[in-house]
Amino acid sequence: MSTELSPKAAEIASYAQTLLEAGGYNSFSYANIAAEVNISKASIHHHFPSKAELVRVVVSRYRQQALQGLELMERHQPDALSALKAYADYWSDCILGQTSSFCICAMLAAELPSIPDIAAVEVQGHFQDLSTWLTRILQAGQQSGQLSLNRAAEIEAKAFMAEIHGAMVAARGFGNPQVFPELAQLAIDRLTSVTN
Amino acid sequence: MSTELSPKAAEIASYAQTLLEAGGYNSFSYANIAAEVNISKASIHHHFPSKAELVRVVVSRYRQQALQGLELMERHQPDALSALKAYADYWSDCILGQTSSFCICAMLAAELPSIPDIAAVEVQGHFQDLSTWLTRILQAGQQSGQLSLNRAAEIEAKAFMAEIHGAMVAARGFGNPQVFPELAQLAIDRLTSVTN
DNA sequence: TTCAACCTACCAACTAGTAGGTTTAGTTCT
DNA sequence: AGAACTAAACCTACTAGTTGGTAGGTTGAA
Repeated sequence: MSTELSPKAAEIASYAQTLLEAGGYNSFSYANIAAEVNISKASIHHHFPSKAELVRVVVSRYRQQALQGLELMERHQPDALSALKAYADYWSDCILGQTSSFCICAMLAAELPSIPDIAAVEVQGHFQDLSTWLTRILQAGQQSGQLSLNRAAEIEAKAFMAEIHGAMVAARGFGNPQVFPELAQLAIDRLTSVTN
Repeated sequence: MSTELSPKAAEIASYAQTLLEAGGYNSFSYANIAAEVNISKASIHHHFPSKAELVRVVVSRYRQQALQGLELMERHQPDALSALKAYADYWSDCILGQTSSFCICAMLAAELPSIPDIAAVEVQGHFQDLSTWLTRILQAGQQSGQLSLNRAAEIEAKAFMAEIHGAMVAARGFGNPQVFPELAQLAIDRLTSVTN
């Protein structure tokens, strides 16, 4: 989908992602990027013809990396519960370690009605990717008896995703990063405890 | 906290809220409001000295209305579970009926690092308000035996709130408003089913 | 006469984006 | 090897339009 980027283009995309994490599509400008990346504002257009396209590429790479990361987790974790925990821990580490503090697709999904279509399509693609992966993991966990679902795996997957995204919002809204791992843990517990 | 607004000021605040719902703090300008509300761009400054203050007032009024609505639910519903359902149904109706499709505080919380402090403080205040109310409801439901909590009511309250906000994000990310009531229902079910 | 509500006409700063030229590095031709 | 060509990467300088905000005046009702 997206071709290899030159080192400078990658640097631009990477910083754009950082800015997206902080405040979404309309919170940053080419000037912000130019200042950080040591390139002229105009030269950004050499790498990315428009802001919409820049964000599209950022999200497209984000999707690729996410898919790779998820596949790796699935392969390296012994079972469904471990994979789910690995996913939650990944974000806990990001948020507590200040590597990054928000999923750019959750951010852009919130802003969806006001962002360019080409970017919106990519964002919705990530929602499909992630919910598909989660559905597969939950189904595996259900078959092995490790997880107990109240509803169809597809719906439980969406709910788990929503809890993770909601937990990111909560960490900011409560002004406390520690809230994220607390809520993420609860989301996992709910899939493991036996209900009647 | 916030004084009564003149009819025109209320109209401005109301439309600003609509725009905030769609795309957050940086997605709209005074020009957008001026066009809709039939007032000159400059005259908006007569009612609100700055954009930050306008948004602060919008969120402040939102908090007041929310608190009133929550109090009303608590008073008119026979029990904790009904109150919780009433809260979830309120948002389902908003989202399915296109009255509004997002909580502006969830939106602004996501964007928190990039919005003016005076607005951010108000947003975080709403998180306190709502989690306090939910905690009280959950405690009542627990004492009556109607709800069963796995964790402290404070944490379960934050988790429920996160599930609602996450469900709003999901409705947009999956491009399907119907996703919201599905996930909201699941959030409620989790508090009612007996676990071990 | 006072004052809130509103206006037009501005402003400087910033927005994404363009035009057109320069540098740099690699490739090809002799 | 050295000259010539190519093309990506980058620049300065600019544009038209928008941003939030100000100055100063008009209207109309109490």
